[in-house]
Amino acid sequence: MNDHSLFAMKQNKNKEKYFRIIQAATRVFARRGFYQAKVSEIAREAKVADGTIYLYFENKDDILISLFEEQMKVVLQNMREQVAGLESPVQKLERFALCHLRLIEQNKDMAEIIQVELRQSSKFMKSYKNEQFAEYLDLIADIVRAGQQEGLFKKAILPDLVKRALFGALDELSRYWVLSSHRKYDIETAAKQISDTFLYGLAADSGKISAEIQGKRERRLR
Amino acid sequence: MNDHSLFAMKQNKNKEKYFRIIQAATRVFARRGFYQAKVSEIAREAKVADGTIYLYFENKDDILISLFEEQMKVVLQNMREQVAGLESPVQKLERFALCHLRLIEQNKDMAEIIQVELRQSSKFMKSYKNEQFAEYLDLIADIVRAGQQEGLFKKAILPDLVKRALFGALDELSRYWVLSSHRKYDIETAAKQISDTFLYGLAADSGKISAEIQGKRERRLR
Amino acid sequence: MNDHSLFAMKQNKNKEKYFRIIQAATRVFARRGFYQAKVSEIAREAKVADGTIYLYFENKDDILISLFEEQMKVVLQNMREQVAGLESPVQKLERFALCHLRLIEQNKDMAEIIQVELRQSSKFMKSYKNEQFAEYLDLIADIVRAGQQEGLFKKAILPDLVKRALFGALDELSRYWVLSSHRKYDIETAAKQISDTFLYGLAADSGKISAEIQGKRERRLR
Amino acid sequence: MNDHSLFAMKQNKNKEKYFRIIQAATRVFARRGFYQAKVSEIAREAKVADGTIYLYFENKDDILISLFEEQMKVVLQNMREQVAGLESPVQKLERFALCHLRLIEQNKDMAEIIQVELRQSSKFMKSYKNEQFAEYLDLIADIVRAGQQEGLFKKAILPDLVKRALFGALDELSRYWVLSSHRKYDIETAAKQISDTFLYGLAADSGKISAEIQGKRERRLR
DNA sequence: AATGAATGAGGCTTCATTCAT
DNA sequence: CATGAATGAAGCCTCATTCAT
Repeated sequence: MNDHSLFAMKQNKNKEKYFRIIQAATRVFARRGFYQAKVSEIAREAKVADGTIYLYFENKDDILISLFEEQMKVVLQNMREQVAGLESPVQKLERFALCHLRLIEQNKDMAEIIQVELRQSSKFMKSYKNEQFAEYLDLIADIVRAGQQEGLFKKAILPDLVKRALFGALDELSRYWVLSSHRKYDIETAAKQISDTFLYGLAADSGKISAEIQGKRERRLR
Repeated sequence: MNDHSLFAMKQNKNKEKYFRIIQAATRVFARRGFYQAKVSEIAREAKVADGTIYLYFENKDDILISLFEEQMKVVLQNMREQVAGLESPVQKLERFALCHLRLIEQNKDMAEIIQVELRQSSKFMKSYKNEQFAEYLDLIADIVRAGQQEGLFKKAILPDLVKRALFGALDELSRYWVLSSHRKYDIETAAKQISDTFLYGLAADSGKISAEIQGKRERRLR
Repeated sequence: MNDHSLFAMKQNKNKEKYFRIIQAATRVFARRGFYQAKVSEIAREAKVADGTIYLYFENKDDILISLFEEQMKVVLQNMREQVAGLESPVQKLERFALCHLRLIEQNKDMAEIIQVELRQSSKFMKSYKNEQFAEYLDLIADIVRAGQQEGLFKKAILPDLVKRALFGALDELSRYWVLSSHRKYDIETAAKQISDTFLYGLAADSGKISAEIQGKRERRLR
Repeated sequence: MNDHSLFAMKQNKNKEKYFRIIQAATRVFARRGFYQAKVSEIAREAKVADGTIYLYFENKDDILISLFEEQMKVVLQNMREQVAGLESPVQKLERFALCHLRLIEQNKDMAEIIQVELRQSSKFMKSYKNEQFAEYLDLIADIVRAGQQEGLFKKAILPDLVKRALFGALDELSRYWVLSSHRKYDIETAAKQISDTFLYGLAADSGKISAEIQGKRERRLR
């Protein structure tokens, strides 16, 4: 075994512990909130000693930041792949809404942190710019721009405004789910209603959009 | 001066101090966030002694809760009045969007708290149910229902879903403004784009909605 | 009404309020203990304003000291009268034991304070010497000395030691009663056993003491 | 060094620190009284950080309770051994009185706490039952019962009453010593007078008791 | 690298005391 | 004299972080 592989092994071992702490922190932050969460509780949940946390993270803030980065990396990558395979901006936007809500559903802890602590964090960590999140939002803006270029969406609509509006709409909806731990309507219905509302809302020509939306269904059924 | 007026004066004085603390807390919570805010800082900002806070509030949590209640009371009342004078659900929804964003603009500290701490609060104050906020959201749901009954909005759309989606869209937008303290587009544009998007999105018949939207403009110009 | 009578009236009014506070403090100190008792609670119980307390007492410590002084004054006076009418030291000692326990019984709050706070007080109020209490103890020492002079009690016994021993015996017994709020034996039995034990214990000649003890009974029956 | 000895060493270290805090608390509580004592002062006296206290004790109350438990454990054990070696109840009672006073003498801080704070404690720690102390008192009751069975003490005397009376007598005496920090008579004299008083007081036949008391002296001189 | 006992700064809260009315 | 709202000093306790092992 050469030095490199030794290093690699150590890295693996480290990475494994690093992620174990991230996972634990996700659960604890979701359960208690950032300020109520104790480092020692994260340590216990990760089955490491308190001090070990500080071999992998600068401080408590750094755990939260790293957690965002790591989780958003996966989320972003996943959403990119989901959207990449589709042609029409209409389908892409529909897919985005559905995937986002599903993601929240499957990853409630992370969702809760994004919704609750992400906001806190931008206050207490003034220096921290959540670039992953910005890129996530820009996925929407890119879809809108593409739709505008194809003449599907109104030119006058500001993509940077829509990206926040759509994200906000989805986020508020899921916030309600996450915190109330029950819901009146299922994910597919919610995603459909939200994306339809935005699609018709953005539509340059509602008939064309309607056809696109229907078209997708038909293609899917075929 | 009779007993009653003496009592009234004292009450006024008390109320005045109570609101001075609320105001101070609003600024401090907005500046630091709930957990970073120190009670002594609120006291200093309100120009009272630390102990005085506890003559008006149970504890730090209670300051936050009272702050919500008081501010939401005003916000809710104001929005009800704004919306009450209008006939068409279309106009109401437009007004709601515009007023909400203006409110945020004029009351950044409160907005920041609603957006950041309101979410925290539902975690750390498990028992606290923000009824005022629920009523605020229901203003939107009521508008949507009215629109559906008039045949303006699609019957299939769920008002309880839309209320969250619209609020979320507006909130996320203003969050960006509040936190970044600058913006690319003005309030009127943002409100118009959001409300138009939702109105066309909800429209049973886009032509009729279009007419309503135009109609309002015309009435306003007259 | 001349100045003097006005003064007298004021003094009366004052005295009345002064004692009302003393009474209230007795109840509150007994209920909570000195440190747990709040001045505002005493004020409430005395139906005066918090600030009024400080028109009659220097500070919280002073309330406790005054309370001792006033209550001990009564207790001391009462016990002096009880003992004065009796001839034999034997009877006097018996009477002392019985009266002390009855006093405790009828005045549980005061008893609790004497037993619990009196001890505290000698610590935190280093300067305070409880002279009334010393005189109370000396009632016993005087009885013992008289008994020694009459040849009833052993000359070798130290009166200053016995006074503490007897008081301690009675006090510990009543402490148990006061704190446990129930007892296995009645006051008369307890007083009799304690005084008998001490009388026989002090006796120069147990026969003579026995006769004295019996004698008293007979005189009483006559 | 194997795991076990490492563990043992750590335990020793911990135990050592635990007792260092107990010792420090004993001094500080004796000096200031429970309520005047500051946790930080105990920490300083124990040469640990403030927070360290809370690794070994729940809170300030728990320090006092633990202190009682630990010290009474030793006192009780010691007194049991002292009394166990003796045959006659007379000697046992004499020994109890002497040992108790010597114990107080050698352990003034602890004595002060028992006398002052033990009483407080039964108020502020309603739930806490000082079982060790009850057992300590029962040592006396057991001696009295034994004496009654041997026909030395009057059958009519209630052991549960005597145990409190004797303890009270000794305690009040030593309280005076502890608080006044000087005394008119030495421990042996005091112990002798108290125990003699109680022994003659309890005696079924004063001659027999007298012989017992003398007998012990003679045996001791032999 | 891992541990977890120890640290100690700092905040929320209480409450005796004051003083303007 | 009486009031009671206001004061602000002070202490218990928490918990992020360190460091000797």
